[in-house]
Amino acid sequence: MATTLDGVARHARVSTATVSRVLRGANGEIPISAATRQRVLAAVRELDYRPNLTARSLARGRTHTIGVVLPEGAMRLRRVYNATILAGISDVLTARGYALALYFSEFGRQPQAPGHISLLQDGRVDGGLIVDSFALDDEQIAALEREAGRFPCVLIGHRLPQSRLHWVAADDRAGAIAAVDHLYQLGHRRIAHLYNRRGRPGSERQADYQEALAARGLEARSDWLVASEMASGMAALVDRATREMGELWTHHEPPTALFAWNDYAALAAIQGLRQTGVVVPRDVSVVGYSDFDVAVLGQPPLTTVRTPLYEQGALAAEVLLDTLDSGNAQPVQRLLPTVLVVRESTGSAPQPG
Amino acid sequence: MATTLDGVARHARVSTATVSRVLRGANGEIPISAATRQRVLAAVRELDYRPNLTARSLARGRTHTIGVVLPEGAMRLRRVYNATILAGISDVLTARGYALALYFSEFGRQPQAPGHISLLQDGRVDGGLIVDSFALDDEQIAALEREAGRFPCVLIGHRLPQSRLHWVAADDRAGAIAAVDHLYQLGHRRIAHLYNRRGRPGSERQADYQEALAARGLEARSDWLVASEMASGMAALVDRATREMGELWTHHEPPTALFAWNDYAALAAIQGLRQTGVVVPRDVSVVGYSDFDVAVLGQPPLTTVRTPLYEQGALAAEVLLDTLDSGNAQPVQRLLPTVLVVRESTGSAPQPG
DNA sequence: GTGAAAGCGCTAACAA
DNA sequence: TTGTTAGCGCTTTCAC
Repeated sequence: MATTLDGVARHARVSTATVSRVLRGANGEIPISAATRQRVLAAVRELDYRPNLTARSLARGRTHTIGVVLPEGAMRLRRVYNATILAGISDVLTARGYALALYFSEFGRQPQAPGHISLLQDGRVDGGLIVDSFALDDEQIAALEREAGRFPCVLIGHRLPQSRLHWVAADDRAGAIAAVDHLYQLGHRRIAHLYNRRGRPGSERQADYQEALAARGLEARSDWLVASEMASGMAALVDRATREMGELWTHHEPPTALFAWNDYAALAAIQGLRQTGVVVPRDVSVVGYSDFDVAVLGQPPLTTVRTPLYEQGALAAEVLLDTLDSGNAQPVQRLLPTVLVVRESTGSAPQPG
Repeated sequence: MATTLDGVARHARVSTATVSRVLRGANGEIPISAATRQRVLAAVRELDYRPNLTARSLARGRTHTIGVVLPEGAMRLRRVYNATILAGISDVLTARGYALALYFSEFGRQPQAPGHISLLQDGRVDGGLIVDSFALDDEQIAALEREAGRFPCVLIGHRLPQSRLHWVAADDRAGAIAAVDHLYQLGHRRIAHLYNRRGRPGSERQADYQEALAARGLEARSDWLVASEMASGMAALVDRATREMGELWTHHEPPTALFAWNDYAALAAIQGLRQTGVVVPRDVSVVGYSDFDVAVLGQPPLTTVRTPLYEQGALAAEVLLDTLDSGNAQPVQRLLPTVLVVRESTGSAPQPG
């Protein structure tokens, strides 16, 4: 149907090999006579020839395509978190001439197929970028390490220092410390935490929060630990927050500050607090996490910790492509800095009494 | 390196053809003796064989991959609009066993390559889903129509009744009418509009707004038409809205209601109005568009028009795969219903005087 | 039921 | 500088 190499060769009265050479050596690398080149190029134009990339991939043994594994369930794409990482990835891939194939971790759920890995080993991609690295179990990690030479991949957002795999992540520990310190300096000593019930990112954040409290010698009371999740939608998040905040603040010794695992949770909490009659930041300070677009839309605009999501995606892609180009197997493991963004949802701790 | 069909064949002492048959006819379609099947399956398991999908694509002439074209610039992925459509697409593709390749409209910007089309004609995908159909010029549309038999694609979000291409879109005209009617019934007669300066979706919405006003016999004053765009980020959006709203409401004859082209613009406007001392919905009612997650986080929660974004993506994917399976070329053009969601940002028009 | 062989469209030695 | 020839790994007639 479509024009093939052979068609062009025939038309230009040369061999397919020559056409192939002309097409590759646009930069004068390969020795081709000017006349032939003209003839071939003319044929290409006339026939509107486009190389079949599938065939090329097979012949070259390189697909020039990168597989990106996102968390189970496509709706997760709606989370700014994933979308922003993906944006970083795709900008780099595009700039370096790679195509992007999207996978979801549930995809390969056949009995014998260990999820992520089978996805990435169907010969359709040269390497993998795993945004959903929290979902990897030990066996899968081991498999990825084993295959690292043949099939490089980079984990995103998940600190895995004990592994030999590439990974890039945000320095969330520093982020949590910055948030807690900020509150501390405003005089807050009783700091509650909204954690993500689902998914390890939330619980890692929780560990970071506890470490940050400990660093300041503050108490981490379990009744100041409140579950929160976005899985059932924003309206549910707000409802739940309203209930939780009501409970927390009728508690005999309520906190004076709240550190949330992400901006949405923080904004929902603020909605909830308002219902309870608590005013932010007069009565309680709230710090979010991520500095999503919505932070600035909050009432009041949200103090939060900006995390390098786009940058994580971009760097991971760079690392992967570099590995692919150089064959270098030295694991690259990078922690990217976070930054505290102070807006209006935090203020001095209310005087006790 | 990796096990190939040949390896399995050798191991099972059969021909590659037989292995191929066993692998395809899992459902007992193809006549294979039970013994052979067992032997082959065992070999597959032992060698941990995974078919090379690139080779399969080449041999079969079908890649089982769909290309999705998103608006130029990967950061657009962060817009819930695009992400939600993409979620709908990928759920369907996944469910039906198709892979997804992501393209951005800027990708193929070589001199001779007409953007969208060349992207989709590199033999790597079986069909195209074009989210960024507004970017298509007439020539590209003509080309897509010409190729429709060989290379089917579906446009998303863009009404194109005069074309023979498949498309699915939201019934935004009805949405605009619903929004305006809602305001009208609350007594509003002076309704301003925040439109998207960039991109045709915004200007289509603007046309819809004007039609909706006309349907009610209301005046569409040009000084009630305010530009707004998200391109430069949320903070800029809010700043700009603050300025614009200030101006609009010191105007000698300010509107009593505002219909925004999307929820973010609406929320930013509410922020701006607050700065100006205007209270929503007491002094002015605001209607957003899309019913994004943030709508419910607004202060007050936003009245808005819910649009079927996920559904558009899902339906477009269904239509495409059906076309691919059936070879049917009847153009499918579907308008999906929108629904008004009344929350707390709208109320009765203030008494004049 | 099963195998031999041609071929999908392109690339890359190796010759010439 | 160019052509010939073998593949890349899988599928699919066509014989047996």
